[in-house]
Amino acid sequence: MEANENLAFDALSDRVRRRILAALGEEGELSASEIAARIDSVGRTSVSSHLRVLRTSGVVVERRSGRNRFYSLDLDGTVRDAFVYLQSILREATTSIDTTDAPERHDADRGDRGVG
Amino acid sequence: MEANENLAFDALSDRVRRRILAALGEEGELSASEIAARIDSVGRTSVSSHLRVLRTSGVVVERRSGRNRFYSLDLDGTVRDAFVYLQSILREATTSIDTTDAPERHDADRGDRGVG
DNA sequence: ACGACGCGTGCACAGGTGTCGACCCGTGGT
DNA sequence: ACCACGGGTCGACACCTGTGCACGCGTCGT
Repeated sequence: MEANENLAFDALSDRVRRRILAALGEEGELSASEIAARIDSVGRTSVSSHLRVLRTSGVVVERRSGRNRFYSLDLDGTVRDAFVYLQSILREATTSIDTTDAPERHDADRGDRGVG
Repeated sequence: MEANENLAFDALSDRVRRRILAALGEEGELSASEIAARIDSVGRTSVSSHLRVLRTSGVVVERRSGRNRFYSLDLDGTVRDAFVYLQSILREATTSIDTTDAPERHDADRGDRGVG
């Protein structure tokens, strides 16, 4: 255990970075300033820092063209790792509860959840 | 967007919480002290705090039995939400690069990655 | 070559959060 | 009833991290 998926979870645990990811998912590729323009809640500096995190954690890739830097999702990056990781623990847990006395359930006392 | 999957990402962005999740995945169900015993890097208080996060974020569920509290993965919780979320952005990005001038690529300059 | 522009970075600061020790509540045993 | 034990919670503290500002470096236009 302890592979690359943790990098993705750490990267995706931030609100701004998730918005960047969403924008990249829609457009496919965006320059740093274009991304910063979309995220109006924070400044350009902060976005740049987030892009660094996303890059070093293997979530996005950078393509330089002139004085622009275009970012896009890394399909073979840690996002995929995180995906298969979740898939595994979901499957693992399914087999576990099958061999355990855990009672079946569908809802719990999670406090303030909901789509918001 | 901005649904429940972010709760899972936030929960899974922590090292200790991932270890708890792994233990739960293996055993299916564990009491709080059993979990604390497995995570020897931190104390019981800290584990309890993490369990609270995992509970309130809809990752695990609690079952009380006597003076014990048994925890197990919530299969219908936010972990599943995060799973489908990653699935969607992965698919979304795939269609995007198909309709964009993004050049194909398979590796990048991610700094210090590797299985660790 | 010089200025405008894109954009990453170092620094300082503030808010978030993990950790621990002490405490409290509830349950089970005797 | 009393005590031992499981385990969550509060307060305090240290650290991590997100944010903005000023700045530096490289690139394009003239």
